[in-house]
Amino acid sequence: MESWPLFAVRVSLRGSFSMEPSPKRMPTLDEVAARAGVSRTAASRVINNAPHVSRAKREAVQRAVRELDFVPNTSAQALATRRAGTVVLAVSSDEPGLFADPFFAEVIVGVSVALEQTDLELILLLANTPRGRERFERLLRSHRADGVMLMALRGDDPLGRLSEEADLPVVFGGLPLTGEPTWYVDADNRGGARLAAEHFARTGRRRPVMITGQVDARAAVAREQGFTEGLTLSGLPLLGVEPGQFTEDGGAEAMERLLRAHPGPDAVFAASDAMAIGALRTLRERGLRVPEDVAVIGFNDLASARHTSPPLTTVHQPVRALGQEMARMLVSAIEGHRPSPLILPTRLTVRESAPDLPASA
Amino acid sequence: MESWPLFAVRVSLRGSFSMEPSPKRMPTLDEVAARAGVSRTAASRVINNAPHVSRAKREAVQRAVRELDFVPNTSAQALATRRAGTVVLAVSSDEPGLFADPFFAEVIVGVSVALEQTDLELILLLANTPRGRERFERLLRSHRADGVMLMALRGDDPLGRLSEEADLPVVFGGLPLTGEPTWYVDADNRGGARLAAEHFARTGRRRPVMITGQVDARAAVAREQGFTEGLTLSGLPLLGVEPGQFTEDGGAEAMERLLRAHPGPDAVFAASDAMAIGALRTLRERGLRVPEDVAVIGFNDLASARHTSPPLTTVHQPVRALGQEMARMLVSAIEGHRPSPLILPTRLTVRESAPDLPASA
DNA sequence: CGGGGAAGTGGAAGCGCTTCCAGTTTTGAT
DNA sequence: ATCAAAACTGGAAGCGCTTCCACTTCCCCG
Repeated sequence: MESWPLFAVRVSLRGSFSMEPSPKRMPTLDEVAARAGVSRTAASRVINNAPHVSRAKREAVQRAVRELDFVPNTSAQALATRRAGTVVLAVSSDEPGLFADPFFAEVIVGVSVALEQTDLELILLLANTPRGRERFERLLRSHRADGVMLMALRGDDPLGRLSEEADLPVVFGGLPLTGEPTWYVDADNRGGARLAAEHFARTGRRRPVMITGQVDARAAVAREQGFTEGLTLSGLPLLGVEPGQFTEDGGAEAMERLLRAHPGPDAVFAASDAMAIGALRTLRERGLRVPEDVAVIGFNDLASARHTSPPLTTVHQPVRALGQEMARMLVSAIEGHRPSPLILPTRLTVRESAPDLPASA
Repeated sequence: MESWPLFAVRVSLRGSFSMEPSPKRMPTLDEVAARAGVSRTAASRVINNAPHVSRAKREAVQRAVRELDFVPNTSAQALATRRAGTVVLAVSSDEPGLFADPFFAEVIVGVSVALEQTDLELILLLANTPRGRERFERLLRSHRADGVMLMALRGDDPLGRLSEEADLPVVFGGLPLTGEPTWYVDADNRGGARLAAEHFARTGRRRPVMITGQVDARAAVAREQGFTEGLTLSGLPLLGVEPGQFTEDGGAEAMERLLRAHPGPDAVFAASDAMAIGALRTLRERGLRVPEDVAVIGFNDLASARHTSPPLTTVHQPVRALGQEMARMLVSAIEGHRPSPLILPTRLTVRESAPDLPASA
């Protein structure tokens, strides 16, 4: 540490030195070609598995590649082919802490699984700050990525428009509030919510309420619609609705408001598991028993739903598959195909918070 | 859809056509230079904010850039500068579902926040399959990234060695099991665990047990060491230790084993919040009251710890800061500096699962 | 008013790979 | 044998940007 100042001076004079672009240079395709005794063209063909190379040369090149431990320089390939070899997953959301929802982790896992089959890398961009959006825009226009996946768009998020203007395939994860993009994959939010309503009706609940998400999130709207629809078909009224952030605290607060405004509900449907967990907390604090007094249904069915007390009945959504399909769809679009949008099925996972047969009354 | 087959044929004959590399070509630096009436060299200097350009020319170029809406082609820049403009965050773990731990989400947020100040993009790689590792290795050698962050290495994970062999700066998030890398940032696991032990001692607990992580995870080892150390210093015995997966179920199972093997513990320290939550579940199922019969302390202090019942006392670790510091350290290393490793402080967050004064006895 | 260093300028040589194109060689069927 | 079609080959021209280098011009101070 003694020498640090001196060192710093050296650095500032000459810029970095320890990391001058690349100390240990990697072999180039030319060297591979030379070693194999073929033209660079032939070598290129071999590493790209292209035709028009004799068996002998192909093998010679392969040997050279192995011996030199050659790996093509991605930047050069990108420049020559005009393909970056990457796709970006942009998550846009103002709600702080939203990204912490395991939902995203699961989507990311799905996306990764799908990309693993390709040679595309995943660029992750959290575009929830002005600076982040700016970077996103630049990213789109700089040929750094070959396609875009967009998640959690809310309201009139400009990311949607930006992406469509860019000359890149864009896949939406979940429909945006308005309009219908060319490519998207979504879960059957409406159908799932309807299942929740039907479950309540079937198990004798008569005074249902709902905790919905922000009104500018399409998924929240769809879930509310589906729930209302389901109730109507069953001849039940919707006692009350309260919006909240898609978080535990958001759910807890909405539940409090609901109890205050609409006393005596016997069933609550929350637009996400996190919110349902928040609701459970509030109910417990108010001395209400679940499911005896109030049945609770959530949405998502991630791991945590299994571990609440009581375990949460919830609308299952194939989150990982959502990620996989988004990636697959994007890859397909990048390859020039025209995949069709996809709506993934949802189903009800019944656990104790809203059991199949009414628990007591 | 009628024409699809025909379409498919066309595609297969000529490859894709709708996406031929880039339909709407972006302006190039040459065009900017031409428009501004300067040499390409000058234009390049301007967009890179380099000196040796007169004020007049600089402005002319800036105007041209604006008018043409020019954004430099990253691939070309990368090739010319030998810098990819990206860093990779590789998460390696066999434990399925581990990535769903909000811990990673939080680290990612931290990393993103730090990178937002730079113009580096984040490549996320889940390298938990053989294929994933292969891709990681390739990534390292293909000049696709300028640096690497590694998380959750376990045992003799080859990712560590691979990374060090690569000619790239590598920052470890959490120390690997063996050896001490040049660059890492870790939390003070040992000190934090010690705090937990001291808290138990101070609040009159006499029969503590611990749920540790897999023995090949350095963090788990450090936490066990610290806990044992703290107990010893307080003159307390460690009744029992059981390892488990770093998940809720892992914690629940370990707790069951502990109760079976060492009846009557009055305090349990879990190596992670998820495990602690699992332990709470088991305790509840066994009819044990928390904190009256058994006090529970976890590790991490993520959002969920606030919402358990009872709320979880836990060792707080600045997870987001960990991510930020990893990214900062990596950037610094990429710039040719030699940042020092960092150990971030931990502290105890006291909540009801292990209150400050013994609840009853 | 002269001289030397700083600032400005642009031509040209790459960075490492793909691919078009103009041959050259093989193949396979007469 | 004979010749067109099919399969190979490799030179050369980029992909779009950075940067070295050789000059030219400007500015400041003694």
